[in-house]
Formats: sequence, C-alpha cells, structure tokens
Amino acid sequence: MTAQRQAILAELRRLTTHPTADELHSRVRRRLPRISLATVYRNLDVLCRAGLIAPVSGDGAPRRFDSNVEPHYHVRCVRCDRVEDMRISPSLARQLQRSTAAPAGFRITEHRLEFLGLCRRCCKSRRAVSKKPGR
Amino acid sequence: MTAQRQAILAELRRLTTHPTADELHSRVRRRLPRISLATVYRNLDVLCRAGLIAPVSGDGAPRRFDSNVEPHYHVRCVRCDRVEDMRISPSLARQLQRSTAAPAGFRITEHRLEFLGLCRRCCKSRRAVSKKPGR
DNA sequence: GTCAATGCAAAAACTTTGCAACATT
DNA sequence: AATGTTGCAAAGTTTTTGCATTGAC
Repeated sequence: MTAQRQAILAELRRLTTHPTADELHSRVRRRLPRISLATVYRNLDVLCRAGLIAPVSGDGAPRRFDSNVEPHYHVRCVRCDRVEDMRISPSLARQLQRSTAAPAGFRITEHRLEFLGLCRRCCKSRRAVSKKPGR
Repeated sequence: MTAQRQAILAELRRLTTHPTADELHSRVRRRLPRISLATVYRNLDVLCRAGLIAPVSGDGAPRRFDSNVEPHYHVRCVRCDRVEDMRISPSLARQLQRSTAAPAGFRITEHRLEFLGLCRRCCKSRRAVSKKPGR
C-alpha cells in the first residue's frame, strides 16, 4: 500500500461522483503533484482485483450496435463479450420503470438492464482467461 | 440513403451479434471493398439519430470507478454523464436475479441495472447539448 | 451547380505497456 | 540483493474530424 495507492483509494472514497481515471488523477495530483496517470490506472486495476473498489459496470467496452430499437434487454458473456438478446416479463419491466428511489432532483426517463454470465461456448471451455474487470 | 448506409443497415439487421463498428466494417467491406471505417462510424451515428438502430447502452463511455463494492445501482444523467447511486427494493432485486429467460446455454451469474434521466442541474438548464447517443 | 456523403489521413480520447530508476524489506 | 512500484514516454485501441473529391439529384 504505497502513498499513491492510498491517496487514490482515499480520494475515491471521498467522492460520490464515480470519477473516471482522469478525474481522479487531476484530484490526487493536488496532493501528490508528481503522480502519473499510468500509476492511477495501474492502481485502479490493483484495487479492483483486491475487491476494494469496483468499476461502474458496462463502461469502457467498445460500443456495439443493435438493429432492434424496441425496448429489450441483453445478456453479455463475461469472458468473450458476446452479447445476445434477452426477454423479461412485461410486468417486471413496468415495475422497473416505476421503482425509482432516485437522488433528489433526478428525473428518470428510462432504464437499461443487462445480464452477465457465461455463454454456451465459454461454459464448455473453462480455462482461465486474463480479462480486465468490469466490461 | 447511400449504398454504404444501406449496406451497413442490412448487415446489422442480418446479424444477431450486436457487432462493433470495426466488426461491421470488416463484413461490409466484402461487398464494398473501398468503404472506410470513418464512413461506418458516421453512418452508425446517422442511423442512431434517425432511430433506425440503437447502440447497446453503456458501452463506449470512459470507465468510472466506485468505492462501494456492495451490489447497488446507478442513475446516469443523459446530458452531462454524472453518475449517482440509486437504491431499489430488495424484492425487486431478487426478482431480477430470478427472471432469466436467457438464450440457450447461457449461465447467468449477475445483472446490472442503470437508470437514465436528467440530473437536477441539467433539468434546470434546458438548452440543447449536442451529445453522442447511447452513453 | 448544389449539397450531402465518401475515402483517406491525421488527430483526439482513453488505456496499456516497456523500461530504467526508486523504495522498502 | 530481491521485490514490487513509480514516472515517463511510447504505443495500442477506439472514435472523431478536416479536407479534397465524388456522386446523386
């Protein structure tokens, strides 16, 4: 636990804004002016692996496109990143749209729901794959 | 509706794999060998704006980090990208974990849910902001 | 001819990696 | 000495933009 790692974790805990690596770097640099962005990225990775922090899931992956514009949901394979469609019951969808304990002032218009797991192909081939967290 | 745009849309409709811009480019190039990746990106943008296709939401945004590793949900401002925490009822969360009409062979382990809307600040200042879709 | 769309190349934005220097044990 | 971490710079990925040219009306 170096000074840099500690500062990054402390800053992230102090903020409720779910900052990006870059935002975090700007802030931590006030206290450790020589800290580099690479160090921030490396430590965020270490802290994620250690289970001390978590990425906001979904962010960071290359963008994918869908010709189905009707509201629907997806399953994503956590190993190979394959994305397929998924249906849930309309009543659950309705419930989701209603269930809004939103922070003060937030006006919610939609929601997105994604399930994560292993696709058939990856269920079979079980060998370890090094993969970045949270995609 | 140019030949390129048509080919991109047709290819996207033919695939169920929710391809990235790059995957789409490789495939469309078989029919239009001179099409550039920039054209694919530009047309995906046009088609999104026209409502003919949609990005798989969440992908493409810079990664954000969270010091709260307990399972919980987020609200994201569609205008300024601010992310805040959000709570939903435990019974709804349980229902989500169960409600898995997954494609054959998919073994689902978790889900993520994100609400979208306007944060307080952006509710007030209503002026148009040009923003890429789907982040 | 006008206007939007294209291909190419360069740039931008975000993230990862190689490496020598530096701490800490 | 051995190990792991750092800063810096370079490179890798994904996406966007500038610009001259092309093509449809």
